[in-house]
Amino acid sequence: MASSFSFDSLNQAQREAVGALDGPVMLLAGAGTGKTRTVTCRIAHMLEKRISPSEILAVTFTNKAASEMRERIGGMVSKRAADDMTVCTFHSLCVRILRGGIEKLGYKKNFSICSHSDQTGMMKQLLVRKGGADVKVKPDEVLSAISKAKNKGVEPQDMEDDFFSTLAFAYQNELRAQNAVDFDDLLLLGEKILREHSDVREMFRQRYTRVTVDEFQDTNALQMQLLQQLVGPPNYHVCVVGDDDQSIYGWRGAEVANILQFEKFFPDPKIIRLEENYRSTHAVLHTANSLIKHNVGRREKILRSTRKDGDPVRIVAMPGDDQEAEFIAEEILSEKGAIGREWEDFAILFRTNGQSRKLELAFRERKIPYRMVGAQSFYDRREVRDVLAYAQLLASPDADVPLLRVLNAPNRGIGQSTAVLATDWSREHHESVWQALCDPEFTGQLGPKAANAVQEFVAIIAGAKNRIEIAKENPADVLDSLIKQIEYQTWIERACKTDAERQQRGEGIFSVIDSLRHHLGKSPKSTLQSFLDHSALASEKEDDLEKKQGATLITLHASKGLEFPIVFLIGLEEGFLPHTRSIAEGTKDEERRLLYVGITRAQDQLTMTYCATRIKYGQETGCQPSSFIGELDDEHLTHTTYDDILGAAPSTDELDNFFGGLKGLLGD
DNA sequence: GTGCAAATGGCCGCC
DNA sequence: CCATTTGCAC
Repeated sequence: MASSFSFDSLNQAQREAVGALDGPVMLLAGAGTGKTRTVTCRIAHMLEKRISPSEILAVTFTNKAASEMRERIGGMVSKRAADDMTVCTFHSLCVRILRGGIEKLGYKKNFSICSHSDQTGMMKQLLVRKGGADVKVKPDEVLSAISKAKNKGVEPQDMEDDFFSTLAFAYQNELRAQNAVDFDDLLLLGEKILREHSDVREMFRQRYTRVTVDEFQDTNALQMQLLQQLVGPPNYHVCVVGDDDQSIYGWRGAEVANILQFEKFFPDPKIIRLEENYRSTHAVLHTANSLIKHNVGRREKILRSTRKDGDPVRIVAMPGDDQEAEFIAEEILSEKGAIGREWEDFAILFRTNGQSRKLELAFRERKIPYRMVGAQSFYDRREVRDVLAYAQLLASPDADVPLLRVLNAPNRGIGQSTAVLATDWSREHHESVWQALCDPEFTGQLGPKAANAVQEFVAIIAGAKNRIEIAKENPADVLDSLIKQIEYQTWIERACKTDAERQQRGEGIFSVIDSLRHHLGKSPKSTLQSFLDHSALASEKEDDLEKKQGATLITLHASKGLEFPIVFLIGLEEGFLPHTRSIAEGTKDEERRLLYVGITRAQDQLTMTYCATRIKYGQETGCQPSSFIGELDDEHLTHTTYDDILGAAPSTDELDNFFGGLKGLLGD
């Protein structure tokens, strides 16, 4: 097997990692230490040692990371070998496992996967049904509690809060009734099937003799259990790669303990640290190191820069968020002119999505092109969810959530009261809502107008379904003509305010149908069902993101794994970073790591800003600088203000008070 | 059952 | 400040 890596191009620690193919290995890879390169070389090395590509499993955190890793490997070994490997997320791995044998756990083979919006829709209904009209808990709050419980192996009846317990129980029943699973069930059931059925387990253990897990700091307890089922005696050829200092998904159940106590799960591992950083200047790294050392209970790593000092890291005080946005926009304009940078060299990082608005305005005013990464996910867009819901109905009309979603979209005279009647009927008769709509006994009790509308709806869906299942027409064509037949686009466009919005909706509709067609064309094994699986697990349409040009606006969370020559990190204020809620929840350490992730994104220049005031709910509110600022070592730091840099001199009382406060903060 | 205006309440992060 | 929900006329 020809591969194009050589040990000479790697440093000592990387060489060690690439060479250590056997037994449990934990690779502690600090930010910018050539992690991806090391992992791909290690896999290329496996092929060189005549390990078959089909035995290799690499698990990543996102689908995007999976396709990137496959691409990187493909560039190093043959494309063919890269295609023969399994590179996927834990969730899609579980889908594979479950599509193979979920009947063993009492589900029907054609189970559907609830997307986040499906879950929310279901929980909203349950809240009304179980708690009445004026419950104050939010669906997401309950869902997150249920998710945490599932991850810890807590059964619904054992949950602490009685109301949540009732809801969890009802939620699980609802899923079962619809033959559906949520994201957590994928892991839960995947692990269960491996644990309880030794034949399945052995099959997978023989299939995958070499397992690599990337972004290991983001794995949760359930994923660890799954990994333990997957990697068993006698070999334990598992390699986990991660950085506990970059663990920022605790709120989603990620267990830093998986890294901190790795030895507990896989005995006697080889632990290798990558600490040589090729990305950032010494100034940036020194600042990052000085921050992260304030966290306790970490696997200590000191990142060493291979680069010169570079420019000092700047901390700039701003009077308000308007000035913050303008300052950054102006800096980008002048920097780009002065040192010949591309727009893509700049990134602005923030804690919450809401902080990007002011920046967008300032950028648009100055005609600075920008791309927003991960803000509104493609699959969160209304028209996309609607069209996907129709696609779900074509696969299985018994799925209640998508059915109720599009029952009256576009309006066809089936309003809320009819929907409630249908739902009640379905529950009484232990049938799906679809079956209720098909039942003449049910439609008989409706008014003639509603009954008519329901029958028409049933006929349209059933007709389209037949075209796929009996006439064997291409599902993409059927979906396309279904959407045209019901004049969905006309309906959605009617509610649009601007032409741009109209166009975006149209593109969204087209895009779903087009990617379905593309998906079906990929291989004979691709079906409508596998398309829906993929859509439920994907969060972003895979292609278009990289193609967008311009400066990058991105949340700190989404920035992990990326790097930019010039980084602006905004809103370093108490309440934002650390976020108020994290202080209440006692997870300030994670906020510190979040800032650490942000700082280590910068290659050449880093500027951090904070504001004295900020507009909140349309009201101006005062802010305090983040307590993290005081933790940074001053050696490569400069503190300036908006006025210093712009050469202006106005100074209000408010500002004086503000800086007085800052001095006190830095003093201790 | 639909469409509008007024009222409400919400800003963490996302596979 | 904004998006979504609610209350009301038709």
